[in-house]
Amino acid sequence: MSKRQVTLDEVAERAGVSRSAASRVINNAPHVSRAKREAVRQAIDALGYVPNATARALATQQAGSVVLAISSEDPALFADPFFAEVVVGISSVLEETDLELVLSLATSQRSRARLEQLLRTRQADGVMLMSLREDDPLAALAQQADVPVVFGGRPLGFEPSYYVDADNRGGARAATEHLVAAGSTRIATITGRLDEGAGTARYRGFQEALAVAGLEATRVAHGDFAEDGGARAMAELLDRWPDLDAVFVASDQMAVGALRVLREAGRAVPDDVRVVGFNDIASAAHTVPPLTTVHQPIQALGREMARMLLALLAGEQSSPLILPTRLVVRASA
Amino acid sequence: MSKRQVTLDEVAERAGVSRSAASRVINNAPHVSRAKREAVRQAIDALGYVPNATARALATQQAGSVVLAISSEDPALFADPFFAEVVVGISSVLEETDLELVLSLATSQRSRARLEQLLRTRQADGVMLMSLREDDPLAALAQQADVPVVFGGRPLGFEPSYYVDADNRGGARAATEHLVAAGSTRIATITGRLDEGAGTARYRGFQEALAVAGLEATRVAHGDFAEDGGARAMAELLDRWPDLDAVFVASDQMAVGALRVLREAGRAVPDDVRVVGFNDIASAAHTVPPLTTVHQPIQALGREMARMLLALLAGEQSSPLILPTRLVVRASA
DNA sequence: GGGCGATTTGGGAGCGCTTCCAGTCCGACC
DNA sequence: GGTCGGACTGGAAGCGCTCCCAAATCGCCC
Repeated sequence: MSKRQVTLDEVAERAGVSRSAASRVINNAPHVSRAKREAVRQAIDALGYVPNATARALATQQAGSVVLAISSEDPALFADPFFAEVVVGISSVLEETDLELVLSLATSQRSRARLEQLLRTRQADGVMLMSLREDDPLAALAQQADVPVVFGGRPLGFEPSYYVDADNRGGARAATEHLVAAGSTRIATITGRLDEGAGTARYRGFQEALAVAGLEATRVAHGDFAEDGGARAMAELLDRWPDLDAVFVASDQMAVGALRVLREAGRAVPDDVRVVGFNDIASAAHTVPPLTTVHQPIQALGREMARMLLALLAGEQSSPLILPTRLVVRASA
Repeated sequence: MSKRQVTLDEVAERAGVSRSAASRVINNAPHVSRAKREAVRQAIDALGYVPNATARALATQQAGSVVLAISSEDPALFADPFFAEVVVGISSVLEETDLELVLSLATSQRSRARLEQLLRTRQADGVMLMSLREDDPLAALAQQADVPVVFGGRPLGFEPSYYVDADNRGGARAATEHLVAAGSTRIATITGRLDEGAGTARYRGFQEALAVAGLEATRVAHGDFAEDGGARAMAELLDRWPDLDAVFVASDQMAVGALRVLREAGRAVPDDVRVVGFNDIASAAHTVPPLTTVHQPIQALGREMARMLLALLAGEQSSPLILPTRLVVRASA
């Protein structure tokens, strides 16, 4: 390892020009004669020169990186395939730029502190913030941050200037309307975490649809988006409202759990109980029966977050974006 | 945004000391009197000073970051929950340090080029490299890289100095032995991608176990680790060797697909056909029937990669690490 | 051939921090 | 009271790059 790195000065010297000139050709700026430009080019690949990103960052006051922060006490949250998809989306647009993606799970006290500093001191050029819980102190910091911040999903409690979200409420409404249209009248729901925007939005959509249909929205159990929580909630539902004939579940993971409990309870799906999920995860097509669910464009969410941030970095204005969701009808309802 | 950032000079001035002294207290180095140390501390939080990471990086020649690179033409590969788990593991140990995690999906030509530069020019302090395909040119670069590189999973074709891997071969052998012990004699396998280390290792383990048992390892179909591929391969298997009585599937995702095809074909699991998967993904416990599978400690894999890299950065020696896998017996075999 | 505007050129001052080094200061010891 | 070693101290030289600016050069037209 570790022969010293080639510097711009060496390139300049070899090419017989000044460092300024060499710098200009690297950033292909104007005011360099054809001849010198060529000389520098040759020197560059003769020497195998690669500009030092750190030095450049210091000189230009631009970090050359953006951070994706998932705010959560529970690191395992990230294990949800949802985030992986988002990352893929983000990465696909960042790859077209010279920006690096730094990932912060913001789990420990220490890493949260680092994130806060970062928000205040422009150690990164921009920040994408996801899955903020209600009352997360990061929210306030983000608002008056020194760097552009775009939110993924609308946080609870306030409306950030820049965010991209999926139409959770609309999707939930469509799902519930589907249940109503199919003839169900005793419709229950398993909610997600209600201290998150997506959880409440889906719950709200459910309520709206029932209100419009003139039905009661009293059959409610609360889950946490995860499979086991869904199973627990379904058991609770069955226990308290044995007459239910349909259930809107706020995530496919929970729906999988719910399906299992229903099967064990001897309720046929969709004949006795219709089930609709949310997310359209890969395995939704292969549950028994295949799960009717609300599809949301997760990669697109990531892509649009990244694009929005890029626009902000370029000094352009930008406004919140709500991505459409879409009901995918399969056998479960 | 954008009141200028507080610099060390301002801190020093306010504390009435030299910049050198201020620097020393920040890095809590020796040779600064109790009094001055205190003065600087006060100035720091009066001013809200945060050191500029870029400047520090330039001065110390240390980037303060490590990169996790997933080498792949297909960005969607990362959507496999496997990587999310690895990231969680890595992140958990990095959080205890001052290192940032930068993520490179290394998909486009452009980002691969950036990664290559990085390997040559120490723009990051270390690199973790995963899922290298056979003949990936990155491999060679990584070997003579200017920064420490630890591999996640053993790449095909050569043995890197530093890697951590799961005992894929041993796990596959155990799984297959389990099938043999249960009395199956016409045992098939669905392999993963054979241009990856994990794929071949699992295939090898399968072959070994059958050889030891004196059985033929001829019933083979090739998959790609993904669910649909598993389904296709199972169909092929059933078509060519209708007499098979067990199948070792190199990933749970594929096993889910295989289970579906078996059900559709009217084969009872485990009565007609025993099935064992690999990975122990979350949903493995909830398939019908619940899937017997090989558990591998994915988060631990990430953790150990990060630890190994940290050790290397600290100048310590380190040697390859193989994490144990473990058969989890459920109903499918 | 002289003059003028437009380009090109390279010197140099930073960006904010670390770290070497020479000098200062202090208490202790003889 | 003088010496000496050791702990402080701050000046200054970088780390590698960008970019402003004054100076030099060029081409062109009359």
